[in-house]
Amino acid sequence: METRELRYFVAVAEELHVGRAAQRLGMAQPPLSRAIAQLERRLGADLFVRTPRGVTLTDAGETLLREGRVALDAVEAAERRTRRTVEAAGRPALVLTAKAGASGELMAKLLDAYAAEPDAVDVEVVLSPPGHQAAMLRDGRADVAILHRPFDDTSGFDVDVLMVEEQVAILPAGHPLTARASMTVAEASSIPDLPLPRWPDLDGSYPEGPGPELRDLTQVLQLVRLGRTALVLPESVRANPSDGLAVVPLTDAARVTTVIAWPPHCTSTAVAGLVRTAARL
Amino acid sequence: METRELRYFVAVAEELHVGRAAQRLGMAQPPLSRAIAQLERRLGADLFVRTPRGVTLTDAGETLLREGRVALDAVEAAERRTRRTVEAAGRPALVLTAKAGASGELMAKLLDAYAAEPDAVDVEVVLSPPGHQAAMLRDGRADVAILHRPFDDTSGFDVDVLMVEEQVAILPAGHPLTARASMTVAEASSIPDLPLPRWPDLDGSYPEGPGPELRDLTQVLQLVRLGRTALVLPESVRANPSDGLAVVPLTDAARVTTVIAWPPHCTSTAVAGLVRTAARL
DNA sequence: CGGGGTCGATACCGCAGCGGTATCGCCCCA
DNA sequence: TGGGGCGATACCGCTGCGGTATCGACCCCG
Repeated sequence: METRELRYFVAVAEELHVGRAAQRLGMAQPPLSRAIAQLERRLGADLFVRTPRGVTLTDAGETLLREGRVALDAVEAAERRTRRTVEAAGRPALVLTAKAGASGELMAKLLDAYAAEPDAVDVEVVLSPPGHQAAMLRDGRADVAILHRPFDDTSGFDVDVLMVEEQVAILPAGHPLTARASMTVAEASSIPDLPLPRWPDLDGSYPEGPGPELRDLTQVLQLVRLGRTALVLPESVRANPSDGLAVVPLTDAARVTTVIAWPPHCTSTAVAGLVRTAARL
Repeated sequence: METRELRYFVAVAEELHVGRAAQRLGMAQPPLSRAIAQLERRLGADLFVRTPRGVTLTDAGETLLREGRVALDAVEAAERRTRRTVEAAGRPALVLTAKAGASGELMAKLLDAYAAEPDAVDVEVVLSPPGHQAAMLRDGRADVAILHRPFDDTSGFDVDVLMVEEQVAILPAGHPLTARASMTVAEASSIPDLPLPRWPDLDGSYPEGPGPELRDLTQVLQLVRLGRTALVLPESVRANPSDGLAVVPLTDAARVTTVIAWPPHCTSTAVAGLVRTAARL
């Protein structure tokens, strides 16, 4: 199977519409139809059921979509890392990615400590939307990532645990519930007039709901001060300016584990050095 | 990058000789030369240095070889698993792979217990040479594997620990050292006239040395009985017939962890069921 | 119940690019 | 200094990719 065929298939499988997929691929619809039919013939499997309003995935198609995305990421990673090997000749650099606005204090400590190492290399930090870190590791845009379990899926990567912490509720100072010594997640999620904010999905869109759309942590903390929303976050959020905010411990929230993750079988000495530094924090 | 280019590159990188690689690929040498040159141009990186006696890998080439193998495995896995999805329609089956001759007792218990589950599917067991299990998982020939740390590299897979055990030395009954209550790995490796057997490398060849070439556990145990070799193995080897054998605990050997491993992000309910059964053993 | 709109599939065509053969240029060694 | 082994280059034929035009199936709607 060629990556071209796989890219075509993934486009159609994501659009569920041959014409739109062709448009997205910058080609005409008929060659795409033919390529898909040829792929199905070669695999000996129907990948789509053709409907009058588009196409639908078969079981085999679902499998190929899931596995094919991984394969395409792997090919892209191979290409990207090869390019970087030559670009970086003599001046190696490391790309670290993390969720924007998370673990800021930890990251600062890590980068400081690593920079002090004798064999440290330049580290480029890429802050990206929640959920994108794993994809960046998989397709080679990043060499190391800071992830947070159970929110991020770390399967398929090598990891070291950096920190385990409880979650807390963040309320406007002076709110009646502030008097509570602790509360449950269910209570924090259903405070009258304080809907939890909505997090973006992987594609950047927001689910329906009453809460504000969360983009930037400082802005949302401001919303909390204004009494417009409440938050459930790892306790390290206290490192942010806390005037006007009240923190209430949660009794039943999942513990958040901050990990440093890197691609399996990684042989980069730079990655190893950064991970070693992180483990010593 | 197309998988065809990647296959060409890997062939040349493994042979370090364009002509031989072309032969292996079933094509003439000139198109292969050109394809490699074109790949280098597109990547903007020299992958090989041409020498009068063949070619050598550059740093970029090393990177692409390492990453490219993974990518090719991923593509092959996608293809193979898609084919299996349709073949197995209605009668799903699971392929489990393990080192030949290892963990026999555990495997028997696992397969029995799983077969008794209400939603069990057919399990095909593929016994393959040591070190091949991970590759079979990566390229889709198997869905689940039994691996042994620290011998096998489990990075890149999801795993559950099944068993942790000590290693022991196996000597011919009546050997003077049998009287010892325990010994070290160094001692077991240097017994006069009892060289440890040689294990095959990943490509099936054997390293140089005095010990016998190890192929089959029962045969090697027979060699121990005959006073021709000694062994260092996990203690579960005691499940084999032990007449004529003496077991001496080792004080400093690494603990062996038996794990069940499966590809990351696996959604197969059959795999999940087998793993759940294994965890309950 | 028929016409227009929206799909994917088919027919056909031109050309890029792949793989083939022949040959070159280079280096090492007898 | 010539011969052998290596990869690179030159050139050629044909496969197969992507393009346009068109078809056939289906659905909605008046």
